[in-house]
Amino acid sequence: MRIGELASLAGTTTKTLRFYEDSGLLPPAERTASGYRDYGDDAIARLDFIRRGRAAGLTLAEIRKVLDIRDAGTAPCRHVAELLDDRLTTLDQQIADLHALRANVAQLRADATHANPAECQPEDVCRYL
Amino acid sequence: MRIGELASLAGTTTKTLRFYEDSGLLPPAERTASGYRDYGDDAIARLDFIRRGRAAGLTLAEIRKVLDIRDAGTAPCRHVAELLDDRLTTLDQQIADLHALRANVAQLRADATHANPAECQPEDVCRYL
DNA sequence: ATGGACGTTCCAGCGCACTAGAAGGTCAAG
DNA sequence: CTTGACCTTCTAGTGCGCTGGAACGTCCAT
Repeated sequence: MRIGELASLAGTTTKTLRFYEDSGLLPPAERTASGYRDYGDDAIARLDFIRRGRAAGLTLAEIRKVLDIRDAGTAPCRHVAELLDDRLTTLDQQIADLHALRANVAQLRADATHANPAECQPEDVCRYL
Repeated sequence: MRIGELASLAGTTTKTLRFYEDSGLLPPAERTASGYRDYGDDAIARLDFIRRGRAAGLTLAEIRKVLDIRDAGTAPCRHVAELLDDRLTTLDQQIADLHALRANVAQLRADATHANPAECQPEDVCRYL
């Protein structure tokens, strides 16, 4: 399949696919005789993997690390486990940070609710943010 | 007070203060005879406001909107409440996404522990993200 | 009068994840 | 044979929130 078809199947753009290839997230695609990129069905799964990673807030660099290990083809379980342990630690920290942030924002929001809008003066803005 | 003093009081840098002025977050400062910026105490409160907004995940553009409304002499209570509501929604989604990701990674980690090394395929990584 | 800490402007760049546009090649349908 | 959709490479720009550096001015103590 050519780049445009893959892009629409994966819900992205041809620009992004070439960018991913340049960034090492996608392996250099096979080429047709005329130089067009020619993808197999596995590309869709790989892009889904990238999309889910992005949706969960991973950077392209992080996603690439995981893919590189998989692509190495010789990745022993132990190395994968180490990577995943690191990932879990980071994830737990991120989750804790987000929870703390949510609590702060919720408190701010509650303060804004309790202020009487009729009495709200421009200067008051500092009270609840 | 001069820019360096304000910066250290507000816990930021002179670079950032000039950047904020250029960005319209701080009004152009008064100047001394020699051209130095000269700030009043109100600048500290304004920078605290910006800092709290940033800590809540608001962009400088969003914070600027609030400040513009306040500077125009209108109370931005309602606008701030809306901003915070949007922020809470985004935050909840991010937290849910991260929790789901964590569960997936933890499952993969458990599988990596229990898997027979001979059966540990690199491709397995993509099942869990 | 000199040194050093502070201030000024302006221009440039970073890291991230794309995104835009120019200039050209390929291919199937009409 | 031409049109138009699609593809190629390349360079460069976007938006965010700063950050760095050059080149120069000001102020105060010694």
